Amino acid sequence: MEKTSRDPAMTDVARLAGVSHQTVSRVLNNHPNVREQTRLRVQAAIKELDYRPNRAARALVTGKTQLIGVVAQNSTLYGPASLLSAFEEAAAAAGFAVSVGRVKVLDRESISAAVERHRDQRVAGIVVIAPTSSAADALADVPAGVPLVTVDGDPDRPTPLVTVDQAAGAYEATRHLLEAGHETVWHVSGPADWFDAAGRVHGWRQALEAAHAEVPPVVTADWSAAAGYRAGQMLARMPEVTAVFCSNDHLALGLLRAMSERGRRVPHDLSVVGFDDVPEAAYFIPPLTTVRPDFAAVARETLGLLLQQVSDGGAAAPRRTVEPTLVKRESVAPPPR
Amino acid sequence: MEKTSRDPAMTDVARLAGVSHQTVSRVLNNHPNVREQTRLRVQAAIKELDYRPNRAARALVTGKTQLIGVVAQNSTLYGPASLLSAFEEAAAAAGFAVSVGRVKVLDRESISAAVERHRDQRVAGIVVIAPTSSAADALADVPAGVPLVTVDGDPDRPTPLVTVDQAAGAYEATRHLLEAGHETVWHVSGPADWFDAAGRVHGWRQALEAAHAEVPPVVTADWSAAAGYRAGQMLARMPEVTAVFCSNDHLALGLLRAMSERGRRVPHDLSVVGFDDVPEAAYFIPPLTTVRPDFAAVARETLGLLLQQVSDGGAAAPRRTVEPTLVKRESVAPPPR
DNA sequence: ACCGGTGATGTTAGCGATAACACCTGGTCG
DNA sequence: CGACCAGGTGTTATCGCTAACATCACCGGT
Repeated sequence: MEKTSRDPAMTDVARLAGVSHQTVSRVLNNHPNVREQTRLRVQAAIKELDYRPNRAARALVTGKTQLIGVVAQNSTLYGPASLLSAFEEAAAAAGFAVSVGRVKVLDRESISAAVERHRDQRVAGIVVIAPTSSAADALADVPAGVPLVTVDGDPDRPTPLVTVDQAAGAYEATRHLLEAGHETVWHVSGPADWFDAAGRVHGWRQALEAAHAEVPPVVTADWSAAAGYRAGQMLARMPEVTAVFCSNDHLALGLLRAMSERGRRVPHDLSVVGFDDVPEAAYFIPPLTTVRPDFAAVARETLGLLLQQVSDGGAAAPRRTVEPTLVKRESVAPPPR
Repeated sequence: MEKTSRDPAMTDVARLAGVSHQTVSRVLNNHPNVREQTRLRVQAAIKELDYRPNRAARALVTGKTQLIGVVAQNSTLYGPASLLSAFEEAAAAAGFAVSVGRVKVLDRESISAAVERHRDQRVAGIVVIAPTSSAADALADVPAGVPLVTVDGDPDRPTPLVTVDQAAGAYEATRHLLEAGHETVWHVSGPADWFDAAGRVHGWRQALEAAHAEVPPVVTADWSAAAGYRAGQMLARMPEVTAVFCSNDHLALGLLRAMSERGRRVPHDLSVVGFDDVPEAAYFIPPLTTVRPDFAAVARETLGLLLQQVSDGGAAAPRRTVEPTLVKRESVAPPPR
């Protein structure tokens, strides 16, 4: 009866190759002082046994793991999901595994708990997607010395941070509408406590002010299509509203439906621009002009900043900003005369 | 100068509490034979030092980690993203961390590589979201003895599997359209090599046959709104098409736009049902009737099956099916007379 | 009063890797 | 020609934990 023998260990490889386990270790870690012939023998033995180093043992002695912890909200919002996906890919390419700690609500307590879970696992570094101030507050609980990068966090906080340039995207979206001939542009914003939303409001306002256009009141919503629908029901009633910049594509979707119900044709009667460029935005009715953030770039920058901290041992608090691009489709036209 | 002293270890706690490190270990693992007073002393010391056990050391000696590896496609499709999110939450509740190995394409090679990366990390178990046959094929490369659960995989394969009952959902959707008075129901399917798509085709066909309705040819697409749009452009040309069941909500979105462009009003001229119930489906034009899978339930079942294997050491190949529900909105009406 | 059982604890031996050092061999140099 | 250096290799200690066994005090039964 074949007993399930344990996985081969370094000594097994050493025995087969006729060397000491330390030499096997040297081969594995690409130390220079190994004779070529020995290296080949060891590698052959590794292959023959299908040996794989025990990460736990390595982590124990080195005190480091090859794990990166990510704290993200438990949401299926397109933006966060894309970001996470891109980050996992980038990390895998760099030889790191990613452990995700989802959090139901972005309050300080939940986030701190998630960070602690990651610290328990001795992750090499932590990425926190902290798009609200409550989330950003939680970062104060993270002891110094833990490599940490914040994504979409508070621009005014001195932690290493990577963000999409929300204001620039919003500015461009708004200017695009103004250039189409609209006197001003209304804005349906995401939740006020999200930095993303705040940045977009800021860019929108700047564009209006730069053009000496009137700044209408901000319509504050959340990120959902439902909220966009409600905002749309209101805005549809106001004939002077001819252009709306929505803080994300789902808001825009809800708004489009409200307009459709009330008989206001987009873009003939009213122009709309969104933010995110969700994959189906090109199939809204009409196809949505929107701002596309480069999530892959954000992921790359984040990983870079984190690994830099891991090796340098911390140091300064650099900041990286990724520029989004405007994708023009069919939801923008000159205002009705 | 304060040297950054290393993290406290079990012996530090032991010293502070005046016991041996083994007693600390017993307290940590809830062994019964510890005097209450001792337990309290140890717990106080743990708290005072902010001691946290070293998982690597524990994993080294027990040979087990508290990590679950998930292999999923690098996609931001709503279904997979929701599932993943729900699974992470469930795993965290059970004290497991989740390491996600994203894969760009669902071919055998990529999946096997992702599985190997997880095995390198000595994960306690692996979940593979394997919605295509190429993905399911890769499971053959996973050695027996590795706890493994497949999600959305091949129903005909003898591996532990959790799936949504695609056929039942599709059946219900189709019957709903028939009951509204349509003579038959057309179907825009997802990619043919996806089990989800195949199951939905199956349920759709069953419902038609049970009602002795004509079975029109399947319109095969992928999961994108773009494909739904193309399918819609074709179907809109055929006056006899009065009801369409789309294999997911994004296909339905694209189809709705094509209908809108061609002047076919939904639901007055043509009824549509989708699948997935993405959060914004209620804000399509018109609000979409669709089938909602319970991803949280799938996640729970998956975790349960996996943990059972981890403790039982494998054994049989059970199978769990989760029933979806039909969500009725405004995209279905009786056919035009 | 003696003995075995039981509960509470301590001691020792690994788990599988890396780090530090010791040990050989040769070749080079004074 | 012996000392020294450096490259290649082996030996030993160690990381922080758990498992297994050893120990000790104390209990009740006969």
